[in-house]
Amino acid sequence: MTQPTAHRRASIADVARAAGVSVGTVSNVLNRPERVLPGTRERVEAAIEDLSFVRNGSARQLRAGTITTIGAIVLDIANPFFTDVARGIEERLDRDDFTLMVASSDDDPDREQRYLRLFEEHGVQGVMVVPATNDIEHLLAVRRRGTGVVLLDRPSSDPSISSVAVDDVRGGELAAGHLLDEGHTRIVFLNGPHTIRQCADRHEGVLKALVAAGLDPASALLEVTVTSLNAEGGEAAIRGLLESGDRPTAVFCVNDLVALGVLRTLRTENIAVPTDMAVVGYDDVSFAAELSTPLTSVRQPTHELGVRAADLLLSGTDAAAEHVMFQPTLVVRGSSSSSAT
Amino acid sequence: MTQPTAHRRASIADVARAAGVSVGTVSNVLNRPERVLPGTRERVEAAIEDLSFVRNGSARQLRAGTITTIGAIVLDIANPFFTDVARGIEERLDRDDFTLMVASSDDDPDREQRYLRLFEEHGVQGVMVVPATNDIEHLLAVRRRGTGVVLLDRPSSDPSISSVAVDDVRGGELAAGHLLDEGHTRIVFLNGPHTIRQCADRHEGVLKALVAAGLDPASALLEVTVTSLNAEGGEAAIRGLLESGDRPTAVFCVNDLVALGVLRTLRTENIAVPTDMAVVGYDDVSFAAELSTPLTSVRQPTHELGVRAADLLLSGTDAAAEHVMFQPTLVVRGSSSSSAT
DNA sequence: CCTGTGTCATGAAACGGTTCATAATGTAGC
DNA sequence: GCTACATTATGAACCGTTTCATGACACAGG
Repeated sequence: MTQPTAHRRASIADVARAAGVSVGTVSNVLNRPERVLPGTRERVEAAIEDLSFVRNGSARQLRAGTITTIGAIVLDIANPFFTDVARGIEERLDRDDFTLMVASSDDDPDREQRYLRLFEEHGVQGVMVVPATNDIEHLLAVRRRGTGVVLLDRPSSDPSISSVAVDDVRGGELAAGHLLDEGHTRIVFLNGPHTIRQCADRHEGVLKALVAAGLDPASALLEVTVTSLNAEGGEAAIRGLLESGDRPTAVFCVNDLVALGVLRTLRTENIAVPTDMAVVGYDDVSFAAELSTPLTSVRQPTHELGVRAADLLLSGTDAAAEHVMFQPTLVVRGSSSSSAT
Repeated sequence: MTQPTAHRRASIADVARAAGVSVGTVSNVLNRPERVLPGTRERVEAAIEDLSFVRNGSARQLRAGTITTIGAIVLDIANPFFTDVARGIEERLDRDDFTLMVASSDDDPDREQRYLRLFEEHGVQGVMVVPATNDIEHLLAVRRRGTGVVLLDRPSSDPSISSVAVDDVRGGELAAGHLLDEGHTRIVFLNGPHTIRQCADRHEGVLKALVAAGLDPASALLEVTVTSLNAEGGEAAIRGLLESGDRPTAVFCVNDLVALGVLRTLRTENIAVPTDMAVVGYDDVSFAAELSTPLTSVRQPTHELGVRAADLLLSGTDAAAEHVMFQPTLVVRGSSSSSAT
């Protein structure tokens, strides 16, 4: 039976000793069993079982160099948008027997750095990052050192780094354009910090739509920065707005979680949607259509986004980087238009 | 400036050579800078910068042994329940400067094994697992070999493994009891496979409620196994049911995503909720209250669950394992009771 | 009998860090 | 001037694998 040594994990040398063979042979059993005589192999396997030996991944990797893992760093692991993307990544990686580790930066550049370093130090084949800041110098450095990097949900400004993104300027334009079409002349945009590129881009799209409609952004747009990009953030922001007495007729939210917080608040405050206030979200998460007031939202091809990103990382030789840009679409529902389904 | 060697990553020896010091000194700069004379330190730091040196985590770990990372394996990374738990874990780990890596087993025991092994081989301090099967022998083995293990969302049957769970029997009982109270005499339970402990437990709870009400489970309960525990699974299951002509008056879904799929389908099929069919979910995810028919659901303290799990893992010396069991609560909303808010 | 060939097993080098006993140097006290 | 002691730097040993040149052995062919 197993004797729980409890002290030091069994090493390959222990196994070799127990089986009466050399370490090289044990290694061969582990990695190229066909090169070992069945009898010997069985003896070694018995010893492995007996000592409940587990390979030391660090040593293995130190010597062998490579590893079939890739890391992903997203802004918020609790946001369905990112987890849907992650599922796409997983699906693609599975085909090549790669494994995925996900970490969440929580919009914090320091945390992003920490995880990035962790992944790099542990020699992952590549990382996919949704950068928390506009500055991607640190990612370029990682790339230069030989680790694959793909920017997720964010166009790359650098030719050496691949990216898979959705046109956020267009997305912002679609959302704002729709609200303007619905007759609104002033829009409140609950946005995240512009250090997050997606936020900056969507803002730019909103401006474009306003200008196209002949409106002056200075008066027709109020951008409010939410503290955190989730339902709580949305709730806090809209509450602040209502308390200030500035009740807009149209609110565009940087994502559906924020929109969820807004809808929740408006309901408790008895403000009718869309008649008193129109709401548009972003991401078209799975539940958007099923909300009490079905949420108009900008849809992004999440799954496809993940698949393509993984594609780029896996096939990504040292060839030129690729930049994939998907187009978002607007899904109009009851939260912004009384004539919608 | 940096010269992109592009070939081999710089090692500590390269840095030492460039700075004209020994490898030991470089290591000291990295780990105990206060022991190095400022002048020397600066020289080394310059060399590090210049060669864009990154520590080799494998080598470091091989020698130093320990690492401040813990791994989590959940059933489905796209399920808000698990990501909310993950956030709780992260929050707690952050306090001790630990990092979290998340992987998703997708209910597949093989994938669970693969990730478990990966984590163990790389020497994480501990793993938190939501097991995909009833058999936790492999987890016991991991524990025996010295890696911390905490069962997530699942009571432990073994004294050597800590667990943090919510009483799923009670949860099932609450849900079914409520439907019976509402006057239903037959319940359809869209459940996952019983190999997942939570599913088996919730089923047991449903049985308990039926028996307590003096009903015969054989006729009063129809358990349908959904193919996947998400909205698509729920949609497929309820569609199958409707097509078979067996239209129940009450449906209990094993989680809110499944319930979302059910609600979505019922809406397109013009079946009124709760009058024609009552629906109860599980998890009380963030959007449950905001659905077109607000979803009655069994609430679990997700965040707290994660925090406690991380607590156990971090404080978890070799002392006896702890078993934390939270109690779920039922949140009644419009999807199951016309008198609800 | 000798050579050639093929199959298995061996053992030491190498991977890139950390650690620790030791050396080198400087400073203080007497 | 000598000892005692603190401060810094050194370099070799070590962590647990993989890899590869080498050896041992068996067998076939001439």
